[in-house]
Amino acid sequence: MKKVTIQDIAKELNISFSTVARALNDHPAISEATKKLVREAAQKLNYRQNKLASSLRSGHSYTIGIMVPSLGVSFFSSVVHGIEKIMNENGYSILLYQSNESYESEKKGIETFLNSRVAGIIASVAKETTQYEHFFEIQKRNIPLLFFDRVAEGLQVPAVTIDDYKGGFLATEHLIRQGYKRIVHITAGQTIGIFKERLRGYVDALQLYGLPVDKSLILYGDFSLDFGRQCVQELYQKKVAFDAVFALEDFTAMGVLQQLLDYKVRVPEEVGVIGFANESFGALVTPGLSSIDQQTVPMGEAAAELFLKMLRSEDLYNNLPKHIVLDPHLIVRGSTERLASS
Amino acid sequence: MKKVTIQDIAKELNISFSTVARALNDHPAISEATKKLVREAAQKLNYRQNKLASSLRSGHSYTIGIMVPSLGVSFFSSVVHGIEKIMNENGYSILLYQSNESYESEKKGIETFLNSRVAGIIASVAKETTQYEHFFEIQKRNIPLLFFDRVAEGLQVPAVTIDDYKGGFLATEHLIRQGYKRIVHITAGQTIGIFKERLRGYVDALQLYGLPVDKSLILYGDFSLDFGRQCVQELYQKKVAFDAVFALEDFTAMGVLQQLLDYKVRVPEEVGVIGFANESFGALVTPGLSSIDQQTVPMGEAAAELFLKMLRSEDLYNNLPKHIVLDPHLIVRGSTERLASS
DNA sequence: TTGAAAGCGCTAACAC
DNA sequence: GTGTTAGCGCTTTCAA
Repeated sequence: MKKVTIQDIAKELNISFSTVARALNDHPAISEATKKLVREAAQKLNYRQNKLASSLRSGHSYTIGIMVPSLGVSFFSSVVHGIEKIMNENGYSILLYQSNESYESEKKGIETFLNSRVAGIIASVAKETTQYEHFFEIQKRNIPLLFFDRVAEGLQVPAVTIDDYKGGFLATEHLIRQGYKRIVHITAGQTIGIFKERLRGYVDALQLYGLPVDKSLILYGDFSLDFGRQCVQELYQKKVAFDAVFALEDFTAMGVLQQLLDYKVRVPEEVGVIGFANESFGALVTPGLSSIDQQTVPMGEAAAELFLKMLRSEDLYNNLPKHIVLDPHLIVRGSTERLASS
Repeated sequence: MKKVTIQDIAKELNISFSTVARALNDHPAISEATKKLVREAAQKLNYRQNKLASSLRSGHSYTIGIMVPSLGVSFFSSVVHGIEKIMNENGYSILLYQSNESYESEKKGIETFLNSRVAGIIASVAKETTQYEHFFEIQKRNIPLLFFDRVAEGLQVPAVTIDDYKGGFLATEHLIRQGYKRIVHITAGQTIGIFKERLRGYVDALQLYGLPVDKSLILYGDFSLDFGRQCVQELYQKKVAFDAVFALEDFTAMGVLQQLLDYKVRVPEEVGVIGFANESFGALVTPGLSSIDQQTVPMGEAAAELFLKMLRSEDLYNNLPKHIVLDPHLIVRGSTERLASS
């Protein structure tokens, strides 16, 4: 199939190709008659506009880059699902890139976005990333940049997150109200801001309720099912007394839960367990895993809406970056429910 | 920040811009000395190649379009995860589009892909779609097209799917070998081909092992957790005797499992339950839910690998379309394991 | 080993 | 209303 261009349509109709271009773009100065003719000819010849050419010439690509750690994580695929939907409805295409938590990969992806002349970039930062020049360069080029969930600290960039502090607070408060007193918190290395915030919420809740903050109950490390199991094993080895665990995210919490059950510890009677993220499995396991819901769909929508505003705003620089903070929701299930009401 | 082009680099070094272009593309005819100079100048000026221009000129976009029903479904996001990874490693960018199961939306997305001059398209067809001209047009333009999981019937297009017949057979055979005799199969209305195949596998396994095919044990309807519960309720109401359930997918199986446990039926001792899809929660629930793994990661990888071959092949037309059928894997967990070995 | 020049398909300023 | 013209930033002959 020969490539059809506006020149071919022009030849067909014996008019100039710029008239064709204008007709196809519904330019007001073109008569309805010619527009109709052009559209029919385009249809007949099976013409498709070349976005590469029009973007190159006009400087508008109507494409945005989305960078996430991994689509294999339901939280991210769910947010991308929401973003794609709204951006599409507004005429934008999505270039997708997964960092797989790697800094190098993230850098490469941002570079590809820049080379592709995207109209803007929405990103959630990789676990490994501690330097942010690649994000800074986006700003230098005056390209709209928006973070969701995982934010690069120190950069003045609009973002949509949930209130992780509040989430940490809610989870801990719930455990306290259920009568748990020695509450372990599993958290990751402190490079990722959201985990720091959850920790801060944990500490503040303890203090507000007059419980001591015991450093031996705060476990730093990683997050994964295995790490959760490992933490419980260590606590038992070191004979640390505890009666509840608040894990930074659900898979880790699930590991904790499994290891406790393996040790024949009764959950929630002896030990309570709560996670973070409200992954779908939490409702299906036994006992149900209490968690903090991260509002993935509202987050995707809020991110897309805010981003559209950024794309439309003339002076990105002068508009101070907005930070939308969504409220996390406490989800109580069997793993922490040992009192009739919380 | 002013846009930097190869012209700027050329001016900086007092050489022609075509030499710069060649140097940046590592053209063999350029001396190492100039290459080095050019690369340094590019770095210094913060040059970024304009992919729009190079793609327009060269006719190669190194971008592929991926069309899926929804990233909100873990099966699809998981496959996209795999495809993106491999295509990225091979230097391709991903344009992503969700049909949200709508025919119109799918058509629009394919059009966008065509306008963006993608090098190829990987798609899984929307539930609503029954006409396939938009896919046919991709082929007319000699652009590589590949389906995964959901195939447009009647088109000669390479595809990657799993063997759903075999999956149904494996699940049923496993139950039989575990000594279950009256095996219920829950299936959906027979419009979707994959469910028909699973049913066929179920029937054939029964017959091969000399068990009767009892119509009262085949339940037609829908798929969801609630539907699974409903099925069990009905079976009890109608006093249908059964000792195992093979559900068309995991959420339905989970509903069955929950309802059985609510009825104080012992699983797997009294009744065995197996699902299909191997959703992540299956390993986390108690008892673990046996299932048929759909090989999402291999499917993504196989799709990407086959697609790369298509992209490289000179004569798409003459190479007969391949159909890769992946083997489903039986995953045995607590919900069906009542004998020491299967 | 490098330079000159054409042109990918389109948009948009400037004519008339 | 429509045509003419000049590029957008690159790749790729053809020459030297």
